[in-house]
Amino acid sequence: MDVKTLCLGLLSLGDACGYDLKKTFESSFKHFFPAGYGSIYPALADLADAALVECTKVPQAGKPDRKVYRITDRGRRVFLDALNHTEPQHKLRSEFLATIYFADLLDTERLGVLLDDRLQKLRDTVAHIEHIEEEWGPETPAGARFVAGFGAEMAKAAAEYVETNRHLLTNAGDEERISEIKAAAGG
Amino acid sequence: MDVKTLCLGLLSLGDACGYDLKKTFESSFKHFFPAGYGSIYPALADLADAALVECTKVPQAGKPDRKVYRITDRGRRVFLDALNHTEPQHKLRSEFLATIYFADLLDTERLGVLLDDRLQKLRDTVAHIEHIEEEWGPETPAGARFVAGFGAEMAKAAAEYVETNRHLLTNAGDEERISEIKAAAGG
DNA sequence: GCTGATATATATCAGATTGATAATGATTTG
DNA sequence: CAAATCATTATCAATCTGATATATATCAGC
Repeated sequence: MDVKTLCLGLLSLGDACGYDLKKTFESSFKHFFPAGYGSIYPALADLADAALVECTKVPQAGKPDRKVYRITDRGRRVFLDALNHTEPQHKLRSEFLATIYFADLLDTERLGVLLDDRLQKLRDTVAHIEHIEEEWGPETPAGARFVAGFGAEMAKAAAEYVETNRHLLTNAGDEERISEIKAAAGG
Repeated sequence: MDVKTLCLGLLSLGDACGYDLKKTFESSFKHFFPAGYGSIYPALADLADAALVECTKVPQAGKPDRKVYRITDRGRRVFLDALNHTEPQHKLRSEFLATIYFADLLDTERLGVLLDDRLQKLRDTVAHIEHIEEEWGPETPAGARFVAGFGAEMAKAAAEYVETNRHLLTNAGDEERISEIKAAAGG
């Protein structure tokens, strides 16, 4: 499933322009499927070319025209097909963990900043998800609730792990310092 | 931090050819920073062009020549600089969650298969990480242990979430069926 | 002894994505 | 009133993905 297919899926829930889709990505998909204008606008153009969506220009006073997209019957079929016949991937790409992998090359301060920043972002993620959950009515589909809950639980578990295991990273440096101190004392 | 920088980092731990690096990615980085030949080989070529690594061809009987890369002093400096001066990202891209978001468009069987497959992959991830951890000696750096532990804990938390919350997804269908039954009974 | 799978090792390429950048006028904020 | 933010479009270079190609070696099983 690529950005194009996801846009099609979102359009199956209601008409929207690229800017609207971007907002949906930011509010509901950010924590598990980020996408920027650079993928959304070309995706919409491709979908329109393939007649999976129709586009209507809606002029507005002062602002640029809205290009409102509506899914076609064909689009709906293609989306359902994709939903039912593709192996969904699930991948993390963490420069954070890659950096921590080389923790012994970092000084204590930098390491502390990296861990604290990550903890803050994890807390922000939880707050953000809980915020959007509060705005949902009782008709919100189960799938949306499930993925939001998933994101919140994962962020909590990650923060928990970082907090309870960060000492493993700094202790290495401490031991080194301790052995230096010992050597100095013994010499 | 891109694949190029990570390759440089791995080469700071010892000489290797592209094939070796790929194996390291598979064993230690797979769960948080996957990379394929399509990014590794070009990365090595770029690093060599920039004189951050040196390449030596080592002929072998029958097999293709090994192109063994060794990091240069300049490469080591560039890597340390990247490690200390870039904001590390951490992003998930989950087609799985995107699919589940549209759970009400899936039939019960397909939904069950998706969830079971994911649970299996999560268990595989835990097993894989525990397997590589067993092969580590006492000199294994703290960073490597930390990121492995992180991966295992996250996979466990994800599996736990899926198991305890999957009923939220199937119950929606049940309720629908129940109300259909009620309507039929009442009419 | 053959067949098919797997390992060693290289490399490329089309298509997808990222992240930055740009334009333009309205409205809100300090 | 200036500065920032909102609303809306769009493009582009750099990067990454996933598939594919090439050539040889070994090893299990028929």
